[in-house]
Amino acid sequence: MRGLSEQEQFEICVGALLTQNTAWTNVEKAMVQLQRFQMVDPGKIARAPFPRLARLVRSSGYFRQKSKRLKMFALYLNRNYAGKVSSILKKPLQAARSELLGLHGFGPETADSILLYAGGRPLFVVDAYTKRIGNRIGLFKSEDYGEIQDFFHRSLPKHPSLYNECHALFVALGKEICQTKPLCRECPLRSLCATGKSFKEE
DNA sequence: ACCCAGGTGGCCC
DNA sequence: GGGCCACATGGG
Repeated sequence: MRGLSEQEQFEICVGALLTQNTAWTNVEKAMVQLQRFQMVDPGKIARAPFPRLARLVRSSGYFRQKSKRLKMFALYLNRNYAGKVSSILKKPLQAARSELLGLHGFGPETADSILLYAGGRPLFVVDAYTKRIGNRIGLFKSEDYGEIQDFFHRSLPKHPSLYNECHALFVALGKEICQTKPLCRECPLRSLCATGKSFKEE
């Protein structure tokens, strides 16, 4: 997981911000727009007017919030690290995490996603799928991000590639098995199907 | 015409 | 410190 370029690491940050509570297909359209105009760059994002940024990321939803968060992040990187996010990623883990959490628009999942995927740091990413599936299959009984993350941190070797894979599996399970197919009474995994409000305990 | 998506910040009490 | 709510587009 090393050898990611500065640009690739920043691109992961942009993707992490844009994908907040949003389908990845919508984020991809926005990423293509940004790339088309070579805007996946802290300097260019920092200089771009809001309306232009907002228009480029529009398809990812919450575009006013997200364009603002992108710009603030880019300004922060330029001001403090000459636009290099790697300067943050290479800091001691808790220092890097705290710093990201202090930025507007960076919650625990966004910060951990960036540290894991761009920085190769051993932080387990807890998302909605992880919470939902983990609770339903009895891995844990909690909605708290920190508690759930601790569960994985003490249950698994602290290997970034394993965390990466495990997270991907939760997403795949949540996304591919559930939602798109109608609930089937005979399916032993039916309690994993359907999401959020539409799920009814039997 | 719903319901939902790999969250977060700002309120309120 | 928990419980709501706005934020917004695109796909099923």
